[in-house]
Amino acid sequence: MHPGAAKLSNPPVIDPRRTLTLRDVSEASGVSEMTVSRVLRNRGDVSGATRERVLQAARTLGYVPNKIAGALASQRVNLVGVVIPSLSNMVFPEVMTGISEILEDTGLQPVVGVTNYAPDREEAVIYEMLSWRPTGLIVAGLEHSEAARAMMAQAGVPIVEIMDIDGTPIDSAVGISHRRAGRQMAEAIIAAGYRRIAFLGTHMLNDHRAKKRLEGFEEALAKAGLSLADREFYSGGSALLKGREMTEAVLGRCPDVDFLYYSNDMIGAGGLLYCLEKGLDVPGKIGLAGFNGVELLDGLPRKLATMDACRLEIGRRAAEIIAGRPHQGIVGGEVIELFPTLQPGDTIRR
Amino acid sequence: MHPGAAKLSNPPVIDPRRTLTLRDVSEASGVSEMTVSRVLRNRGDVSGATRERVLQAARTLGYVPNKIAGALASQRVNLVGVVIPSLSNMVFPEVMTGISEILEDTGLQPVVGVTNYAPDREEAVIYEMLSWRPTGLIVAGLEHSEAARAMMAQAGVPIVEIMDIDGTPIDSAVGISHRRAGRQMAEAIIAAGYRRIAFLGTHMLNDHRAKKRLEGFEEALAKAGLSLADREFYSGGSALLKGREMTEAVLGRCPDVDFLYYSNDMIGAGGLLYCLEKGLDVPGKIGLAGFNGVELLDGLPRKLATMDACRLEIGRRAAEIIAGRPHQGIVGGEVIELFPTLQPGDTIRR
DNA sequence: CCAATGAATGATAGCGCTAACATATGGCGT
DNA sequence: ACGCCATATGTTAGCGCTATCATTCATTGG
Repeated sequence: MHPGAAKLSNPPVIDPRRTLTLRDVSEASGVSEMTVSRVLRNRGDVSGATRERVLQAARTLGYVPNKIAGALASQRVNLVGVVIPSLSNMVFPEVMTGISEILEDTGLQPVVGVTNYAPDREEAVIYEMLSWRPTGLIVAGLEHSEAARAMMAQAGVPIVEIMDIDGTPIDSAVGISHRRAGRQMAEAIIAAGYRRIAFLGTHMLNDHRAKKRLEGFEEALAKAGLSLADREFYSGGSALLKGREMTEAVLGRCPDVDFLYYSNDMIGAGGLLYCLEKGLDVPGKIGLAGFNGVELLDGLPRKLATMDACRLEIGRRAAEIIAGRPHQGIVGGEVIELFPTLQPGDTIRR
Repeated sequence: MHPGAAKLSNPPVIDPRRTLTLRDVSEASGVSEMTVSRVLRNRGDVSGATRERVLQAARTLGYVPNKIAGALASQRVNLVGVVIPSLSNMVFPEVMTGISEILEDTGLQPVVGVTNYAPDREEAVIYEMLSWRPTGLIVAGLEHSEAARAMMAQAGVPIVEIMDIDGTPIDSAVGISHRRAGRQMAEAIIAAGYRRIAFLGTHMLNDHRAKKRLEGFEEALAKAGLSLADREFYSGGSALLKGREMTEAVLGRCPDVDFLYYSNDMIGAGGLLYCLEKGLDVPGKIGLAGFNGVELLDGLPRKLATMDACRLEIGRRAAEIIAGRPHQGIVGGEVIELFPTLQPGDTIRR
């Protein structure tokens, strides 16, 4: 075939439904693709007249730039991956709020991936995220599969592990010490004079943070010569309802316990409602405490003792690290510890 | 410069931190890039031995494919955009669950964008989503800015508007009729003999679905010769607490109301707790109802009357439309109406 | 008047991958 | 031996943008 001979298999029919490209805008406005690109990105010098003409053309055509091509060409992707275990318990949505808040005026966009507390899901989600070459990655927790750790370490972008700092981060970390949080809560409970203390929480195969809190909690009990009077676990279902059921079970088994420590506020709230209904003397005869500091508690008949997990702040700080990194080059290794405050509420004697 | 002369400005230094490409794997395993590509995508015929060698090389290098380049070349993007107003009220996370469930075994990945009920945010998020050329887009609601509608109509991919069907969809829609839901609830309340009915809900500038429910509700009241005895609105803050406060306000203003209709379960739950604390006779002297059918209600002292919004099913159906579309070509225009069921619970007389 | 300047625009060459086609290789029947 | 086919692998040409450098053209000062 001689040069210039058209390939006939694919005639240049103008498909009206074909998605538009820069070239379409360029032709419609009579300038080069490059100029259109410049206008659409507000980059470089373009005369006011040309700019208007191009914008007008883009608008009438309904052109939406193809970021895939743009990202490939510029080697810049305005995405930040956020990998979290779940969206259904109020804690991560609040972290997301903190992240979005900071990213909003940086041109970066968070992209969420959910792992359901499954390590292999997490690995898959991280792989998927990294394959889009994001500007940075925010991942909940410090525990990951070997492969996941390797991928993140290799990725060449800032990685921020959030929520927890009891462990060794790959790059940066923002969080609280759950072990310490558990310890602190135990100390407060003991100081208030409670002695027969039960724990109620999730099955913690993969909820490392809940596990660490419990460890810290038991550690502090041990130091005071105490140990858990009872423990009860659940998984799935309505947390509020589970809290009730578990509380009933514990109180049935050990009528003499004088404190119930819940691994999260939701089941704690269920337990609180149960105790109040049964007419138990809270916090006189029996005390209760949860963890997280969720907003919901404000509407309860009595304020559950809890510990704020600094979720909003964690999100903010993590986002700041990612947004700030380009300026500072590859520094890495930042670890930010936040300190949750104990909110005694009305369910611990004072 | 004669052909073949090397450009000296960018010498081929091997940067160890440079992110890997197919070529690296190809060189490490001694086959062409194409073969590596085939192995990594499980596409085409590759001998077992080669496959192993390639996988081995990829694994040791820690290679993560670049989907940006892949997507540009193949014109296929395994992403489904999901645009929702908020993550913080339990309803959208459940929709997400339904979506993920279906997409899980299709190789498609949901990507979430949050609009905070702001139309201009929504427009921006939709633009951003479409610029990644996703396989499809799921958007909450039928009300969008003119520009947003135009973009979606132009996009050339399946668009599914969810939650609501009272209006004209751009392409497909999956949801319930909120107007009808409001009407039905009003009818049930009237049938139970309540007459002095108050409404408590969000400020609904941009919550079109809540507004439609209220419209349907008032419509049915009017048909029975009734009208709202009182109304109270809120925005922001802890919904449970707001529910309490609003209930107190309404009962203070109109002590003789005999029914409280809440625009969502969370404030309804707050109201219920308030009424129970005050020792009001529920549902004898005063009835209550919410909307959504959230799981939380199961743990309350009494079951709040509500209406399930079919959130899980909406997510599933929407995802199915997107996942199924490639097979059916461009058919479009599917509208799936789901029918919420009234759950009278313990807060409506029977 | 002309070189030097700067603003505005254009031409060219990829980014890292995959579709589509081209080519090698080996087994088989005849 | 030959051709034929299937299987396995390689080559080529983009995908739609942007970085980079080149070019054009009006201005300016000497």
